[in-house]
Amino acid sequence: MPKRVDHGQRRAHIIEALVRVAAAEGLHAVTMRAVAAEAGMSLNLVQYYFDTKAQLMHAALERLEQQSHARWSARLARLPQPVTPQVFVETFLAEALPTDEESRAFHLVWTSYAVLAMTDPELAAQPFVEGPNRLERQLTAVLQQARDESAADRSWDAATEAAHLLTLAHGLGTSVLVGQRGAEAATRILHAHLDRLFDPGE
Amino acid sequence: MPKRVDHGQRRAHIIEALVRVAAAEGLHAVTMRAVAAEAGMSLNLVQYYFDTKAQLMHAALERLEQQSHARWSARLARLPQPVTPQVFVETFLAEALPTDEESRAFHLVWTSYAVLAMTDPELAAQPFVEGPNRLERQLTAVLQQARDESAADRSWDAATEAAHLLTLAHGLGTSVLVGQRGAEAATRILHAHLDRLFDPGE
DNA sequence: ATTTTCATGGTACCGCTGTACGATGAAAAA
DNA sequence: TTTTTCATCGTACAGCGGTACCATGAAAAT
Repeated sequence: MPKRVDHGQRRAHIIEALVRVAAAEGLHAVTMRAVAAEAGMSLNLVQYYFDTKAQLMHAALERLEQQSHARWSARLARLPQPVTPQVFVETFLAEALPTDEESRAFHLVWTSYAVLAMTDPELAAQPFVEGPNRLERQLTAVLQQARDESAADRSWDAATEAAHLLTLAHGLGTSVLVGQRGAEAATRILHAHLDRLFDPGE
Repeated sequence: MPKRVDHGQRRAHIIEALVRVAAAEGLHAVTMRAVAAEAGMSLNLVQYYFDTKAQLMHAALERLEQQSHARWSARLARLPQPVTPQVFVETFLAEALPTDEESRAFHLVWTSYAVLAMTDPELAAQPFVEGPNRLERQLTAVLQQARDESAADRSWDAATEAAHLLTLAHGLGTSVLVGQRGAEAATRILHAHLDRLFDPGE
């Protein structure tokens, strides 16, 4: 056969190899040859499916974004219905912390890309602005809903609080990745704040 | 003259060049030659003052840490005395945000190093654990003091809150570096939370 | 039965990067 | 005055990384 192969699948395979390499040795260790070796194929094939390294890097970034959406959707679907705003927010933020190994790899590589994007305008700053902004809007909506549904007097602003929570989660995630604290400690800090938000009067 | 030159000064000059390069083009663009060019000297001299690139990188990291301490000390000294805990905390965290250009450069390079340290055990994870931990202890102490001094009933835990504030500041800093929001927006979010901490009953 | 297409393999080239080696002038030490 | 030390220079070498080029078998298409 000219082995009419599924290109999408091949590309996915390669990108997964890239992520493994990046998660284990850092994004700087991502070389065409290293990815090829990790993917168990020849250097040529990587070139064949992604003409240039820049294309590979971009494709990997896009795929990471899609995957994070997929992860979140799946997790949301697994929640017992109906989903209260509080549970929604807690799940939302739990997903933003590197708890299991897969999540750790994702966040590490994502953060590496983010740092790259800080100086490389070529590497679309788009995912790192548009993406978080979308998340922030989603979270704002749910927080607003939680506020309205509750009789309790909540003195916070939904938009400000959404930004606060997301950046807090990201900061905590970084501290976990860098080994400053465990995922459990990060979760505790996050929940201490969430409890304060949702149960104001103690 | 064998121009008995001040080695410390030369090394500082080189490291400053490194930071400029890293801040402008990313840490991956930091090459011996690039640093030499930025420092206005020959490749040989960089090698002369730092035998190996690894040594240069380590030295730069150490210097960044010292500089951040120095910046903080200077800023603290400029504050009108006596310094109330609230002002102390606000200043502390303001310093943790990339407001001016110099601060932006510092935080960008520091974050780049942090990402490196996530996978490179050789690059002491020490500064990224020990350093933040020390800051956390300092902040905890001041928060505790603020709690004790105030008659108001504050329902938060000083240690948890210190970790929360520092990671929040770091997360906000990253969002600024990546262009998601301006330094002013980050400051607003931070202060919204600080006000809530220090003026509980609205 | 040819000819073309497709997936794959091997290898070569060029540029960049870290590092090493030797040279040189000038001043301090002898 | 001779010798050694010090800062500085230029250059070279080996390795690696991205990219390009060519080959090949096997199956479609003609």
